[in-house]
Amino acid sequence: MDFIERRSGISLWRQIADQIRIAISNGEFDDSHRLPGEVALAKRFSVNRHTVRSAIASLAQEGVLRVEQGRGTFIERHARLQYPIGRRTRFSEGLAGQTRKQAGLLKDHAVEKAPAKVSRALGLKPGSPVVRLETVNAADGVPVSRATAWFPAERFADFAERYKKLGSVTAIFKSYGISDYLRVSTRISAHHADPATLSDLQLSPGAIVLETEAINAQVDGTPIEYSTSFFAADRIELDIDHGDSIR
Amino acid sequence: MDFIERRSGISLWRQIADQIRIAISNGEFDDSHRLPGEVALAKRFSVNRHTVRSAIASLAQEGVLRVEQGRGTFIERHARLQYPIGRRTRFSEGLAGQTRKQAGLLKDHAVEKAPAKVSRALGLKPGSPVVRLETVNAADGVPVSRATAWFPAERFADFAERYKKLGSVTAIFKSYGISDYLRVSTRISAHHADPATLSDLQLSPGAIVLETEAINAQVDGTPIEYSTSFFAADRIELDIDHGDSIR
DNA sequence: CTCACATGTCTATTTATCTAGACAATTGTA
DNA sequence: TACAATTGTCTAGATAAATAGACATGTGAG
Repeated sequence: MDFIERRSGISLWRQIADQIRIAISNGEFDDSHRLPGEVALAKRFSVNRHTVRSAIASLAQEGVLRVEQGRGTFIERHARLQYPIGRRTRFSEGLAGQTRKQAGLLKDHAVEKAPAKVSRALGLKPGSPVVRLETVNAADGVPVSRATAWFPAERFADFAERYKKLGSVTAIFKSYGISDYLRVSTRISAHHADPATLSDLQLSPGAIVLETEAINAQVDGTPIEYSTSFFAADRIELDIDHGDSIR
Repeated sequence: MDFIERRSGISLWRQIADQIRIAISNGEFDDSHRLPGEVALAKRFSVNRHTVRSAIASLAQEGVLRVEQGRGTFIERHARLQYPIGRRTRFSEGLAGQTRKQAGLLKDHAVEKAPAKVSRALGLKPGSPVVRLETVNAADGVPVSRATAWFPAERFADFAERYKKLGSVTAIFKSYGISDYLRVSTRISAHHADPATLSDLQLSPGAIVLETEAINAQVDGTPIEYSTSFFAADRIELDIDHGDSIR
């Protein structure tokens, strides 16, 4: 018997939906790919059958479950995509082999004075000009992440124009004569998505995002990119590569 | 003006609390350490003043805000702790310098047959005996993470007994003659906490956890530990170290 | 075909959340 | 002291979520 809490600000159907999602990703119903009946679930969570139906309806809407009258409720989508993060993280290669199609959409760009965080990360004087790029990335038509990236404007003035042509950060760096670069640091946190991210990633309120804050640098250590990304936590997980060299 | 969504399964006061929390961690009110008045916030979120009051009450309960009648509402706790993850990740050293006191509590332990996931990660035959350790870790009295760790029972039969005496995984490995070990891989995901984690970490329903799945190995590559940890996402963030060697 | 069991739909009622407004209590300042 | 701005506490009503029960509809097995 699982327990849910009342008056917590999260509706019962939502708590139940969350727990069913967790149970699925724990492989709880794997043998049959079939959920217990509505009556059984209602008993398990100690709620009315209609409340369970609301939870199931929302998971079906998300594409996690598929409901068939007379037959039952079945698990439709199971695993998250894996997004690798290591010293040579490149978005374009990240999801290779896991999806058929991926697309990066440039939502906005501008040249502006660097916010404090950005100038610090890039080792610039406060207020130096930087190029800001806002992108949304999708895999098989489903948006999985939203990113804001900053580059020193002095060196990369027409970054946005080249992005429209080349469509990949790695390719652009190459066009600037930078054949290799490394991930210096990554900071990861998780929280509820803000309204802008909700809409970009087509999520519903209360959805969870993984936020990464990353710095990329040339092999000589000069920082060339600072970025923050938001990943839809129910669609993707991060896979950290600690390298295989023994130093 | 921020927007919140109705009929989403998340009560309005809860959505507002989440957004205030995000705004705080974005440094939005940093100059003054003071939140806008209840009337201003109600206008900003397009809700009734009482709804904002509910949100503030819950954040005050959590210790994020402090309310003073006649004066205003102030930011009490600001930053998350940072938990570093790298090739030499050790829990006991992780929060050094950020907290006054930390404690690891052994909740449960047993010797049992390895689940499929575990035997695969440790490179054992399916069903081999393993030692399982359940711990809850707190910083300054606030629980921040819950971990389940598995070790090959053949080599580390009395791991749990030694834990009670030594209190640190690193020290135990040393007592077995293993002076150094490395993090091989880390997988990170985020989701709502399950009921057991809610209670261990003293969280309320709908709380978010960062889950890490990690493998540690000796320097020769032999896996010696597989563990899954749950971090309270509003209390901690993960800081990935990609190493400083150029390989 | 018949039955058991599954999901779908409807009505009614109770409980929780949100809104609305009035006024009290506290604080800092002119 | 008087005042403006803040949070605290009531009451009442509207809206949304959850419960309860009855019955319809679809599926598969015997």
